[in-house]
Amino acid sequence: MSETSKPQTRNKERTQSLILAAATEEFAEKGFAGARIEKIAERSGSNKRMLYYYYQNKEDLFLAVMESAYKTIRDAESELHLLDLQPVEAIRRLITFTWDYYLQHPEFLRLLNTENLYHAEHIRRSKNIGFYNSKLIDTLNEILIRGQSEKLFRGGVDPLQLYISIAALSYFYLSNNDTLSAVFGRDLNTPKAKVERLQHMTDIVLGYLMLCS
Amino acid sequence: MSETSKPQTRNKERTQSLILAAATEEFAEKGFAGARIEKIAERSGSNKRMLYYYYQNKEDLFLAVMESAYKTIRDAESELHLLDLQPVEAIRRLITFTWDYYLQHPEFLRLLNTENLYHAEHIRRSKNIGFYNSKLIDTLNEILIRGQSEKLFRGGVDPLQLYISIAALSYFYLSNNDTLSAVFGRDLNTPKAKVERLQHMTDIVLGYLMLCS
Amino acid sequence: MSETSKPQTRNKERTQSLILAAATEEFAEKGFAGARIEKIAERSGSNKRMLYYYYQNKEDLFLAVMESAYKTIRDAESELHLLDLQPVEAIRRLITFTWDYYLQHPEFLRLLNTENLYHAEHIRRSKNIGFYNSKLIDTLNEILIRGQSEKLFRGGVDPLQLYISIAALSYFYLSNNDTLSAVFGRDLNTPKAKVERLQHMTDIVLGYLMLCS
Amino acid sequence: MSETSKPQTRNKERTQSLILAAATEEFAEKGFAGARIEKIAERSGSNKRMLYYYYQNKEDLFLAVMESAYKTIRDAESELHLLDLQPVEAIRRLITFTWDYYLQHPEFLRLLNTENLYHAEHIRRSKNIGFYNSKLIDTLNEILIRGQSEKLFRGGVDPLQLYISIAALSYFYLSNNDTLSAVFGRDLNTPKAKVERLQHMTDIVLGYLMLCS
DNA sequence: AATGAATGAGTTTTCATTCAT
DNA sequence: GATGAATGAAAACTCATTCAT
Repeated sequence: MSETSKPQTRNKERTQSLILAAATEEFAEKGFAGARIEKIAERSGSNKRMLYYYYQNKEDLFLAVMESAYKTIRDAESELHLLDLQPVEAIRRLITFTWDYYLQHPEFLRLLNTENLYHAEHIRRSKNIGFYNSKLIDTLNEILIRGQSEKLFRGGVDPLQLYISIAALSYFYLSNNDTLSAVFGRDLNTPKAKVERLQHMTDIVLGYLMLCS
Repeated sequence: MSETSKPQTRNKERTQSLILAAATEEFAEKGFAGARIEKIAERSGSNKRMLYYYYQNKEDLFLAVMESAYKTIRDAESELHLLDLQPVEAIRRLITFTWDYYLQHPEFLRLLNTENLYHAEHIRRSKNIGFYNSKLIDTLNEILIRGQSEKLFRGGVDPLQLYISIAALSYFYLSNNDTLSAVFGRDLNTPKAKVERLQHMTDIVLGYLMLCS
Repeated sequence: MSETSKPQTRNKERTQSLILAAATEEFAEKGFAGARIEKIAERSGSNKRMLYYYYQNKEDLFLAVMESAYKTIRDAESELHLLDLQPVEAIRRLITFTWDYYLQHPEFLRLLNTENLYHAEHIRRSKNIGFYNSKLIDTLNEILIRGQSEKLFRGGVDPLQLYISIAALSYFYLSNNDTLSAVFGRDLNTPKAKVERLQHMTDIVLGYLMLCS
Repeated sequence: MSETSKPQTRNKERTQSLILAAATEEFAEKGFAGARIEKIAERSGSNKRMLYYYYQNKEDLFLAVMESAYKTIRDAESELHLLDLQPVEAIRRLITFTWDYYLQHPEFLRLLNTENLYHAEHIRRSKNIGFYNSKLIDTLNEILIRGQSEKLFRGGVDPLQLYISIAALSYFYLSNNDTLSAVFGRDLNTPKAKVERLQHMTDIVLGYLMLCS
């Protein structure tokens, strides 16, 4: 009887992760309100009932997506080993990483965008996100101190402000790329444009941080 | 019953602008997909039928909202008279204006956010938005040239990249404020935090632009 | 003040007949339920309020359209002078007239079609339509009697049945033309096809009526 | 509560066919534009949502109704076995069948009427309707040839024209029955009137086809 | 007589969620 | 664990008709 039907592998983890991946795509593409449960079920190769089986409702599913997205970038960041680098190199590395990560994970930007529309209400409910980020700020602080003691960097820099600025410079350019391109009548999505952007961002941050010799 | 309540008075322009104002609020609060036509009608003091009478459908209404939002910031920017200021002051003024405008017009940020989710598909259809922005870039270019010829600014700065960066530094901080506050466990919405942010942004931009003396 | 506005000729009869003509087109194209008051107003060059001024509502307007359509064909039929012709010629003339009229007045067929969907509820309310048609049947009866007394036609033919058959042969072909063409995969709307149809219909009716010599 | 009432029983085919039957009734009664999705849902014992689950929208549902209606008459026609009869009897049988079928399936006439108003746009999209009909024309052609070779029928008769005429004679009388009765002031819907009509139609067709002996 | 803005009631369509198997 | 049919509530959108000018 079941020969013609789908594998139906009864594999809990696999089904769950397929749903999560499908939900990530759908929410990233359409936003929270625009995403369709039906579409997520289709994309996952599973069915609607399973979404509700593993995640209770649309909101919880979105939260799971956000947590997963944060976990992914967190894991990537933890591979940076910034403290093994010279201060200037560490900053360059952080900028480049941020830029590349956003570039390769447009869904992350779009999910954040969506979450912002909802005043971070989902993220706020999460226990997993959060605290770890202080580690990144601590690391950045250490880099700033080292740079300052080596007479390379200016003093009085708030590492959180700096981190936000570094993120901002990449995020805004990429997240608003379509809008900016339309409004300014210049394609900001070409390879050349992107190379220039990375250079510009590095110039800005280091131009600000580094003392005149 | 009073003059200020229901339109009813057969005033085309008034009805239209009440609807547009209501739509701006609703779309900014809920995003495109999350916004409700019914709610917009209520907020406007008019009724659903009128929305469709003046704007053909939800998409066109959203486009009208975007165009209106752009027109508003455009009008404000045109009052800046940046070229009447010294280069350094002009940059400060631009940063401050951008920051203040975004601060006072959170709906603008949210509308842009929404439009980004839709790959700028509405803005793209607009003939009104667009071209004027080049004027701002021209102005910024002129400021950079002046600053450079006065030996104040570094050379080789792309005015569009700079403008995007200035916008980015304010936009990201404000647009992602809730998310950032949640993730980093620090309230970035206090008056003090905002003063610090404006200072930081000015430091970054001028630190980058200005030559060491 | 009024220089820019439309003629606004304040011509009762003209406005009324423009509305009627517009309504005829719209009802014929879309049927009763599918017709749009708004569209009729546009087509008429007048405005919605006028429709309700001259005709009380959609139903009454449709009735007026039907009556007008019947009056038009009635006027045309009264020009036939069938009794001036030989019996055989009279029949030929009636067939040809019916065919040509339907061909040149597709809106008449479509209006009848629509009315049939509504079980003739509008026509039934009309006092104008109706009685005159007996005159046509009387005429046809006279033709049949003459033909019979001249040993040309068979006897015992009900003139109403015959009239219905003559109308049917044209009506069905033209009214269902699109459907028949689609279903039988043969374009029944070409000039050649139409010529053949007229010949066939004449053959059928006269083949039936005329006695073998 | 009883087995015959609400579907609910998760029976795909049953639900689908109940919806189709309900839609057939509603569309036949009210035409396409006049039909109400809500009413169809009620008549079907199901709910609006299911209509959209199985048929995507009103147009597709109507197409399904048309295809089903054609399939029904097609199935009936295929039971006629006209080629087993003598030519004259075969023609009589076809006329009688057509008449009886239209008489017993007024919804078929009304659906066709409606489709004609829409210029066959739904039928045109169908792949199922169509080709089979040529079979009927082929059969009719064979009958005509036989009749001719037996010196019973005249030659040069186009089977498609003849079929259209046979259909026309029944269709117009029944489809326009209300209108004709109103216009001519004679009830054409009585049993007696119907018997006379069938006789008249048979007389016409055979009077045309048959050679004088 | 003429105009077009305003409206309530309805109509199609969509959606997250639940239920029977 | 898995499936997809079933559903109520709500959403976008439409329409004939009326009202103020």
